Amino acid sequence: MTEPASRRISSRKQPKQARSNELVSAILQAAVQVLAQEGAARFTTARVAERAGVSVGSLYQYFPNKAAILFRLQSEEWQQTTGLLSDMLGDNALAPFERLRALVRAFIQSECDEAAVRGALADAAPLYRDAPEAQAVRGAGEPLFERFIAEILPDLTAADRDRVAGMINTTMSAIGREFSEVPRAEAEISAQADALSDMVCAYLRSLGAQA
Amino acid sequence: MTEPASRRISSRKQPKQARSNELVSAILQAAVQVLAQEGAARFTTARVAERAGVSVGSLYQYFPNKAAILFRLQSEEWQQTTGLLSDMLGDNALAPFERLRALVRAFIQSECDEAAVRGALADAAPLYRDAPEAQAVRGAGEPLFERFIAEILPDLTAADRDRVAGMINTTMSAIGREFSEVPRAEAEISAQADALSDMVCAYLRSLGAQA
DNA sequence: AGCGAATGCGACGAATTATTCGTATTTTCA
DNA sequence: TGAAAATACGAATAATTCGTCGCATTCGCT
Repeated sequence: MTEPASRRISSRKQPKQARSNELVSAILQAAVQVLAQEGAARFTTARVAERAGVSVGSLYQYFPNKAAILFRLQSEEWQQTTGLLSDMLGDNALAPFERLRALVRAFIQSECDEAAVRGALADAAPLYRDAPEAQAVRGAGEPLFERFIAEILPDLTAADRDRVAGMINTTMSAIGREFSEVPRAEAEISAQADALSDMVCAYLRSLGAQA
Repeated sequence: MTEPASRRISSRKQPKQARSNELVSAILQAAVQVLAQEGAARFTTARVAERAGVSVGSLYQYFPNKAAILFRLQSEEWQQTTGLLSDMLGDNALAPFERLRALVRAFIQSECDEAAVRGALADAAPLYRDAPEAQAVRGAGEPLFERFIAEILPDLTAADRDRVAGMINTTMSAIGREFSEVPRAEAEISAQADALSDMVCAYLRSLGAQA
């Protein structure tokens, strides 16, 4: 695994014609397949290009380097996850703690469903993690949890709220990664998801009782 | 990052003379340095050998492949951590929940102190994770938590105890990895460690109240 | 001292890799 | 229609990598 020549990750040129847009999607789609089926170690630009039915040269026209492809995938995965969190926390049809339970379940389930891709993406993380663009992405699910906490524990100080939201966010993402890397049986996934929401709920309740 | 030629990880030959024992320690010591200073991507057998003041050939006399070195380091790190857990959970001088708090603090602190090595080791995980020997290591801190839970929550069924211990073990190790990969300020480390132990304690207390 | 085994050496082979660049093809649009 | 711009191509390049092999040196022991 040679080091990428450039540290940049933003796209090299904007696709202007329809065919180039298709090319870019073909590459991304192929990248997901390669990642899921071959794993991070065998994720090479050549293989992605081949799978996409495209030449390496074309690939490099829209992605400055290998890391850029991975980063793009990671961004999309993450955007999707954030959307999920946001939807579930905002669903006022359910009581707050029920929302949280549902969220934990859905989150864990989604991590497990796409374990192959997410796990491989995590394995490849060293390649894109240090890019400046990647810094912005990290820990941005936190505001969502902060709002939720503000709703159910209005008496908490802002500092405490930050701390608690940070803890929950860290816990969720760390455990999510764990689940996407180490495969588990369906029953265990379910049991652990329940346990996780028990734990988080107990934490929040204890803060409420304390106040 | 090419695939290792052989999947085996156990040591190739046992050192019989004193000098070869020194050689092996020199290699391991050098491996830690390379990992910490250069990172997982630049961890190569040649670099380790050079740093150890030893030739590649000698290295390959005692380690069947690169993964074996990493696995060995991982085993030692892990053994050390397990020892830490065991010591703190068994320290009867403190009340149970105080022990747990101390444990969490110490654990997080130790992960952060050696963040460079542990983070790089985690980055290199794909290289040794799939080896059969590595399977045995995983999730072996769980019995410790189980015993602890049996002590403080004797009324819990065995199945529940397993589930809870599994959750705590998963949480701790997942968050530990998170902390060794993403650097944090000392103040934040401390705050998060407190938050983590609050959460775990709240979880256990809620189980006690329920029974 | 002297012998066999253990150990240490480092150049070398074979394989992969990311990325470039000159050329060919297709699309756009005047 | 025809030329210019956009897009696609893929062989060639340059850099790394792991792991082996044959040979030199040292150790343990009689």
